[in-house]
Amino acid sequence: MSKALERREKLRSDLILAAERMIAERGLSGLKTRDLAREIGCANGAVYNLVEDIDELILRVGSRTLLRLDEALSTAEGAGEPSPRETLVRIAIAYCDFAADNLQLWRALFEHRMEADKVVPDWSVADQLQLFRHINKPLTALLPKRSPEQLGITARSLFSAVHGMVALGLEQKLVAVPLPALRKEIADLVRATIDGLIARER
Amino acid sequence: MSKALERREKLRSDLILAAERMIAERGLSGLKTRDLAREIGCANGAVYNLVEDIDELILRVGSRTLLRLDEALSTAEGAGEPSPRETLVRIAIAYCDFAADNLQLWRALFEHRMEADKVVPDWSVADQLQLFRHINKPLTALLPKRSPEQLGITARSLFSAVHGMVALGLEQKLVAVPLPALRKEIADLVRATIDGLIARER
DNA sequence: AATTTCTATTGAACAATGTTCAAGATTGCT
DNA sequence: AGCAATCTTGAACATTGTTCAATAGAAATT
Repeated sequence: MSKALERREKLRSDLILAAERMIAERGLSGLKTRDLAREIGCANGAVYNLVEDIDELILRVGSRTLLRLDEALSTAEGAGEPSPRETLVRIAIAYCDFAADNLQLWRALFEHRMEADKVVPDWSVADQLQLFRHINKPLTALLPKRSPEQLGITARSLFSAVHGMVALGLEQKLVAVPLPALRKEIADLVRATIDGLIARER
Repeated sequence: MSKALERREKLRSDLILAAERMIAERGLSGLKTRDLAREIGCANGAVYNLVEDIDELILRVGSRTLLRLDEALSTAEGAGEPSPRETLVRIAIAYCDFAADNLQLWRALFEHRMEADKVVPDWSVADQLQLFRHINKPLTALLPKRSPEQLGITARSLFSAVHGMVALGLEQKLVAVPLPALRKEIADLVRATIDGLIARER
């Protein structure tokens, strides 16, 4: 590989890391091209040699965040004895903890919205779909009568419900909920929901 | 009241309505001060005589949206015979329908985030808290043993869960879920969750 | 009615920011 | 070394929210 391309790749990698740090520290709206350029040591216009536009940069950072989230959920999945119900609870709690520990980066995943005419690239969509497999496995064990299609839908619903609790719970805008209380609420609601789903199955 | 103040109030009202229309048509990011000024027939700088800044304008529009949402939930609450469980389902579906029918305005409620140093004014917070009373009443009937504090927490959790399903369901980013399917998912999950909560109560 | 004083409105100017592009610097090849 | 291709630069542009000195208009006073 040529010297120029090596440098380019190095800069590109630096750029993504700098953007990640910047979002983590100052939020998605704190991401500025000039600051990025200064931080990685190049002209502000050079950012557009490394990346199509800011949207792509945000998606690249999001990809890294999703990867770390995936690891966190995998860890939660594996730990302890394998009651599928409690596994789901652990996954939900792990999601909550990850969001709390990576608040700004996690928010950036959902705050960012493409302009209407642009499409989210395939590699980014693929990243997102990966997550559901964590929920699918235990859910299949709990609801064996359901078809894969039904299970996919239920998995998405359950994820969305937990996501909503985490999103509004960490908002701190209305009433400040202490994190331990939020974790307990989530665990309770996941258990109740699963129990209800199973009871309905019979 | 003086002629000048009358005109001012009229303009102020026009401004809020124009902003509402603009957000509904082009999203929160499509709200531009110059376009607003042109639409209500005044200089761009005059917007700042009518409103502190754009944040306040967005919150004013949000206040109107919350009011209409409140009405929609009230309607859902009142209809039909009063099984508390089905009332909660109807409220959740009504929330979903309102969000779908007022997509951009509803999104604006949650997309908008204040800068760290500014505080949300009291009148805006009050608007938001009103909503929970719709959920509290039926939930109290279903879970009579719980304390008001516990009920408040559970109400918030249930609302958050439904909100998450609506938010991700209307995102259309991953998999496009048709609206009738989403409504069914929400109804199922609310019923399951309530059943689970009641079973746990015994 | 005329003049003065106070207030409201204006729109030009500013600062911040994403993005582009012609000119200059660097690299890779023979 | 010389030349062509490529990359990098940073000045310039377009868009925005916001401010403010100047102006127009309303209210008060004589």
